[in-house]
Amino acid sequence: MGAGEVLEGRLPEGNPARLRGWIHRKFVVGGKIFVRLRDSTGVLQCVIDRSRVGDEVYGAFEEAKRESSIVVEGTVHREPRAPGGWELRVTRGHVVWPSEDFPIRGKEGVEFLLDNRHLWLRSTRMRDILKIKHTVLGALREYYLERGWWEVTPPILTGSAVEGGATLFKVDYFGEPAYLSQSAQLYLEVLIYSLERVWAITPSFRAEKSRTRRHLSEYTHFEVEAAWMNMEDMMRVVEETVEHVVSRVLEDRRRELENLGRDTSALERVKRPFPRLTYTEAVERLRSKGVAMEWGEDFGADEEAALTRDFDRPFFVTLFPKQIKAFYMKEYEQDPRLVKGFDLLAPEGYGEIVGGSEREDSYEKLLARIREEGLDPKDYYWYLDLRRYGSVPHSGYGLGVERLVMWIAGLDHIRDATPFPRFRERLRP
RNA sequence: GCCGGGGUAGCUCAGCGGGUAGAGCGCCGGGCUGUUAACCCGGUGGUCGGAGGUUCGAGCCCUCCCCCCGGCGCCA
Repeated sequence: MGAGEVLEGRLPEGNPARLRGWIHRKFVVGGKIFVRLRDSTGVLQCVIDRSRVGDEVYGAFEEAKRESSIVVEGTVHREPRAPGGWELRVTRGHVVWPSEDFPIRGKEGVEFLLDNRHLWLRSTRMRDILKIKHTVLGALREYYLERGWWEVTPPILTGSAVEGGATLFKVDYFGEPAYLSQSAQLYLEVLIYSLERVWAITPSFRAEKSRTRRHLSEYTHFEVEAAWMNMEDMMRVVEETVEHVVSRVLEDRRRELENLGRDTSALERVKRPFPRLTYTEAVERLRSKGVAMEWGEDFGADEEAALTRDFDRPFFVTLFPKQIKAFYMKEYEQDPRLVKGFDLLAPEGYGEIVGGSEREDSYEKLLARIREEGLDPKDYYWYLDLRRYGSVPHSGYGLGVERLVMWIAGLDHIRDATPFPRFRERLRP
């Protein structure tokens, strides 16, 4: 039995109930104590009347401060004066453990709340976001599970850089340098030779000293890789995945979205097919809007924001210039200046949430690209081997779970999309 | 790393032509027969981010450093 169930009216008027939780708020007026009990399901008002519970119980609750853990028993009643229209009239109860003065009341600043993250996670706001993330993760798994893909477990500790670009966290591995993974992709490419279609959910790490509302040093990476799929095939997978996740959240977490003030009509519009434009078209579109940009440059924040304003649902940008993308992306057959990569950008200014590509499956071309990037082929011997022993056309993508949650929940900063955010100067709690 | 803003009571902030600090909330005490981030009365509370310097005198001016916030680059 939870507070939320009572508020949903699942118990008839007068029904007995026993609730366990924490004191969210408390008001003492006249001979009554109004305790707002919070548990994982909601916040319910409990009325403690001295004449019903006796002096001892009344005294205990009169003393109890916010966030004390409590057990109360009583009967549920419809009550227009109570928030949510229901309350518990307490007949018995006790304080399990008292709380000291709780430092958070609701007007604190960002730094204070981050220092007290372990306590702030009790807030209804963080609880709602945690539930949405749970549903997002569940929906991602659900989509692939139902279609016969395989979940795998790539390593987090790695012996060499994966993409070569982003900054890696270095750790000591029995006296040898090692790095925290920034992507499981290359390992997933190995595993498709065994399972053909795989996915993994792992933490990824980036040591960049980023200072934006869209970056974390540690984030949850959802990555997919499949043999026999080209770029278009993989884009369809992405499209279906995102549509499925959004509709699942709308179905199961509508109350949480509303609590957070999310405009759900923006999410209702997330239906296939998602618009597609090539990198070259995107550059032209930006120029026609007066944004100065050279063909061959990557999109900056301004460019990306300008693009997302044109769409009311997520959209793809495809076929990028080779020089701005990673070495493993497959060269475009019709124009060797381009690679078969794609990004999925979320609307409403949220920007990139997915990056994917068809992978280079030719041994010679991959080796040449590794050398062009100044990487050492020896570090990639096992990755290159995949192209020597029955190479296969294949594609994959990576999705930032926190970015997806941020957009779906309508958050203004990615730090709230994860319970214990890690970024520059923030390692505790 | 760069650009901009900021660090004053437990929290959110005000203070300024340099004259050694204020409010609200919290907390403590009292009051209130149903409260809704209650209300009323009284009380408590500060090495003004750190170190130097200018000055008769510095929260306020100068120098260096530390920390936080927003943005850029990078990306998921």
